[in-house]
Amino acid sequence: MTSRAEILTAARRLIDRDGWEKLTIRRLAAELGIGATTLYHHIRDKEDLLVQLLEHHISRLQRPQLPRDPRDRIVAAATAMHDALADWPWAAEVLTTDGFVGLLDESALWMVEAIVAGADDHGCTPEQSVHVFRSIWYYTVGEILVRAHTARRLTDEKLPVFRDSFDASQVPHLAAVSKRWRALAVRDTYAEGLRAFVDGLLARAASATSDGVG
Amino acid sequence: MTSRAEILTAARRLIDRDGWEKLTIRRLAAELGIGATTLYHHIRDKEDLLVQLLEHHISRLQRPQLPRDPRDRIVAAATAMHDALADWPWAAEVLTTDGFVGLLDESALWMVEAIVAGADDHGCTPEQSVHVFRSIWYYTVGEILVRAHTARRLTDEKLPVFRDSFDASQVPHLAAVSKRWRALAVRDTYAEGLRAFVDGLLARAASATSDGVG
DNA sequence: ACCTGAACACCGTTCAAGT
DNA sequence: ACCTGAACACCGTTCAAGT
Repeated sequence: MTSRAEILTAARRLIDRDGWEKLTIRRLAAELGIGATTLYHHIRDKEDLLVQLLEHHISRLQRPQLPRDPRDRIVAAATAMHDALADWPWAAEVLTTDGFVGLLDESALWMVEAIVAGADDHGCTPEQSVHVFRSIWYYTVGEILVRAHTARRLTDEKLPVFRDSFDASQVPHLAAVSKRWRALAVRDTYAEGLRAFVDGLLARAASATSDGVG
Repeated sequence: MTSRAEILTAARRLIDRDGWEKLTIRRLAAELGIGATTLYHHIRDKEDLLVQLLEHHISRLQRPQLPRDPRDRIVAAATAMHDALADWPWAAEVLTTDGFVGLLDESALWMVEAIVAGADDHGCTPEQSVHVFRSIWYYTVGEILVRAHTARRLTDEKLPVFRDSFDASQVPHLAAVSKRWRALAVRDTYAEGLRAFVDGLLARAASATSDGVG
């Protein structure tokens, strides 16, 4: 008899040991010592497994104390969301869907709620608040996916990482930074970009509202 | 004898007819009327095929007239980048790597150049300009991937699209917008978010520079 | 109920052999 | 040179059959 808990634990073990790419139905079944086909009595399909795994991961996250200031609260919640997913880049792939919010249970929704609430409290209309959340979500998911894929590319022995010379007559500004690009691209600037984005989103929302637009 | 041009044309035909998921080495070979193994005399591997396909796609894009104002130029170039990839969401998956710039030839680099140049002209330091580009890139790639996956989820008959009721005691702000969320999430707000982001990035860069920080 | 092997319909890629 | 079938090492999923 195989339980839900056993399956999720084995899946985590498999990911931690062999990497996310190696989590397949067949390998997971082998890890559990059962036939691949037996697994289908406990999960609907592979996506169902991934959603359950993600839900389990997020549910054990401790909820941080959020700042009172709406802007800071948005930043803090977005950062928590980012950090939760940064360790689990495959989760970001699962979540690349606007409907992801509907897939998660309440234990994960507080992050979405905090961002929408922060925008509301700052004076955004409901439309604007949803827009604030979606924009931040796009930025966050993009950052995680790009960084995860880059890390894989750098650790793989596949060589063509980055051409670091450019035709100065065609792309002068790129040519000027080309030698430093690699070092700069490796820096973690998520938080910096996030703050800039939140500033811009809230400023635009405020001016749109005062203009009577929106 | 099979030429590079024939292969790329057949690949495009396959994607247009059957969808991006159906582009496999074996199907492409069949489309060309050759053995799967023969294809490996013309391409290094599947990734090589995808990069060539993407390069070909971007190279036939017409380069728009870019505004003189640095801020507007950044927005215009980012929008061009977005539009070029929005039609080809699979390309965004190929490009989810910080090193992607090094994979592309000069025919595609003008978009990157225009953004970096716009930031430079606005008074950003090289560090800040690279940061501006990377931030915009994360947002753009995130938006494209989320929307592409959402579209697939909506057209698929797989039902669990979005739970549109929330526990008002747990997530009151989400509960308040839940009925309108779906309609709002479907709206194309890329340009709106982009403008807010560029505003925020340039404002932060300016204040960091005047503070002597950065 | 719970589990199974065999099978279906695929993948990307390699290799030794053919013309 | 250019192309090939067969094979390797996999996938997710279904189905009829077993205990």
